Amino acid sequence: MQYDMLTILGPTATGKTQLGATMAYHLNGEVLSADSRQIYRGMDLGTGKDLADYVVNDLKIPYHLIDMAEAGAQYNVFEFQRQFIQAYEDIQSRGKFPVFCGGSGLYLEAVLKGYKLTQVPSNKERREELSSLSLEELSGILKAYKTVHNSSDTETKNRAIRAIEIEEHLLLHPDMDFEFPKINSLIVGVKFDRNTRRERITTRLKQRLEDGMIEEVKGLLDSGLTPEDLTYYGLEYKYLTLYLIGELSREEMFERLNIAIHQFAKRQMTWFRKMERDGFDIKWLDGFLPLEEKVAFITKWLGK
RNA sequence: GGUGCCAUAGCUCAGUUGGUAGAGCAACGGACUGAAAAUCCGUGUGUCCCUAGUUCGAUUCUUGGUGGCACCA
Repeated sequence: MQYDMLTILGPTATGKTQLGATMAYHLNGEVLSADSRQIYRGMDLGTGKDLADYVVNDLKIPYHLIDMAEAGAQYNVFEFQRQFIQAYEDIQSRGKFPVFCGGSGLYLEAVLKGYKLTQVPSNKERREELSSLSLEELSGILKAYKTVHNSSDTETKNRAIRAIEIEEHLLLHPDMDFEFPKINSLIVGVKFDRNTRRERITTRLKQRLEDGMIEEVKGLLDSGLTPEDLTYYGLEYKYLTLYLIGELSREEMFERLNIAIHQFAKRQMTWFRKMERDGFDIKWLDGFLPLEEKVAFITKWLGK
């Protein structure tokens, strides 16, 4: 079987980046990141950017879809998918092999399932009309359209309004649909047993706090980002902000952030299990395997 | 050493006028196509510290332990 791409996924703190970069090294490839937070510039330690991992045997492995937007800017799965295609086609045109690597389930699936997404500009007038309605009324409108259904669109007014905006735009422009290219990817997952996964997360969190993660978040606040902007990013940015503005003690911050990352890793695994139920064949690698053995397995599966 | 209070889920605790128990957090499972590290939904996992009594029946009342806390010496 001939593959167009290698995908490496897994929950946080499993060494995906290092494995992805190493595979790119062996395959004459380049890495496409599938991480919804590494998109933002200046958010490095807190998102685990680990840029040093992209140097393999003194060779700099090119990476894409990292540092694509300012912290605080709006970004979403549509932007991601569009920028993915650009980078993917660029890599192919240069005869390099794409390695798609990350842990954001939605972004992985947008590419692997080929979500049909079209550009929908915001409609200021319509937004103003809709904003006077209650969430219940908005949900009612959404239900009537329901061509694309996302239950989390009915959780807050802003989401519901954006969802209606998209539905109404698609009704007016049904011809704008485009086909996302079908990519035949080998999908490899990296995971550890539950206890190890949790231990690794806790150890890494301690390390990052020592490495200056608090200062990074403080710098973002000082540069003008609001606490609301930052808490919205979740995890490190949320809990460190709460600590820096005095709402949590250092101990509370550590404990609650640690728990939140553990819960996040669990949700990632839930997403990957669902992908498998949906028919994706994920070939799992035990995280404890030495890097060379992981490389050997993947090389064999790729038929190289 | 004396007196008082406490001992119930992984943690913090509520409760049962005696009929073997329930909240929050954690944990676990799930949803999720335009904020996705977000957002949301579901599940109780238990020698009610031990012992001996009273009782048809004790986690609950009584005796004696054990451990913890406080105060007095």
